[in-house]
Amino acid sequence: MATDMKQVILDAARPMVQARGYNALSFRDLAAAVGIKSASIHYHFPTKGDLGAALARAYIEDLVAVLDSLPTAPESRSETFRLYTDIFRQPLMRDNRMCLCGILAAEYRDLPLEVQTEVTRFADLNIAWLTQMLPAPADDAARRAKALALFAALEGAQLIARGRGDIASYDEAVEAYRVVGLIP
Amino acid sequence: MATDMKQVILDAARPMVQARGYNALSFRDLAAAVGIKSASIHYHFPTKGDLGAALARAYIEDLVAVLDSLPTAPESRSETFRLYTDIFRQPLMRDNRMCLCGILAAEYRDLPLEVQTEVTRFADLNIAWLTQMLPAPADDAARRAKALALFAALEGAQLIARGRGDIASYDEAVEAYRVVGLIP
DNA sequence: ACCTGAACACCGTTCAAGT
DNA sequence: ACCTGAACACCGTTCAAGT
Repeated sequence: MATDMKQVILDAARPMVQARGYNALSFRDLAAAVGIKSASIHYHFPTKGDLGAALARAYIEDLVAVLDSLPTAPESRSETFRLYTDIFRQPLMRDNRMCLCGILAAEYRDLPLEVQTEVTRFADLNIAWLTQMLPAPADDAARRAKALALFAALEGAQLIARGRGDIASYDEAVEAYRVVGLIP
Repeated sequence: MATDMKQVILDAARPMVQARGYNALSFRDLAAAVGIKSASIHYHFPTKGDLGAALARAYIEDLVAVLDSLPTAPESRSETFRLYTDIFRQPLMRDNRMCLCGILAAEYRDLPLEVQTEVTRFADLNIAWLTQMLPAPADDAARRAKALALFAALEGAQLIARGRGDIASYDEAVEAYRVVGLIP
């Protein structure tokens, strides 16, 4: 069972980026955390951009797995959305971290192109899933707008709650979105 | 009319941080932009934290001025909120930048304490203003929750729209918030 | 009062050298 | 195949030295 160093590096780097961002991630700190030298990180990920893109790709894969596991029946819609809003609640509980792609979105203009691509893909995935899960009534454009609005609102609620170091703020915001009907 | 170098530095630094964040701000780049050496920046702002806090404080002062200039009569509420949502639209139009305190919120855990304080103050100010401007019906707690939810939603809409390099996404999200009644 | 060059310990990156 | 030390140009910061 040869432990894959590539995977070990990714596993160590993810929480670091979720806590402090891509810019603040240090190859030397990361190397120390996994017990090798910083130059060795470059053997597995030639540039910081390669590492960032790999992190985002793995994060997206995990998201897809979670979304695929959610119930799709219209009867369980409110339960499905409760589980969905929990996705953005979890990093806050894990030492006040953020969604990986949420914090990367803030650093967007500073990211290498290959990382930007993945960040956009993460948003697209969420919006596509939400568009398909939102109740039927409205026309397609309005449903997509609502999906975008809800995804943005949840990322924003996480961002603000984190700044306040207070998960209750996230819950309050989510409840308010439910009350007005932004969340079914 | 002795131009105040302190002010010149702040004016040059603000758009840089709004574009790329606090971590990405370089004293050497900033110094070059204002025509002095990086060591001289430290004469005006001893540490990067001092500069960051001063930036946030000036930004907050500007916000207060704008909020004070908005109409308060209940009859002009929808116009007032149109002007308010425009505040978060403007940086997107200025070369796809972000709200200073929005991007700082993402970097929150990496910020010096004195900068964190100002970021929180910015959010508190917005939430307090929104709480007072939102229609009366609900009880105080629900109104405050809705204020927090709306502020978070707008910061989130800005974050996501910026990642997509598409102001129309911001407008779409804001319109969706209006349709569901999150914005009066 | 304001600015500077030089030094410090950091950063990502490169590369020749080791096993 | 994987790791390393040393070097490179960057970073914020300090400080003695200039005007």
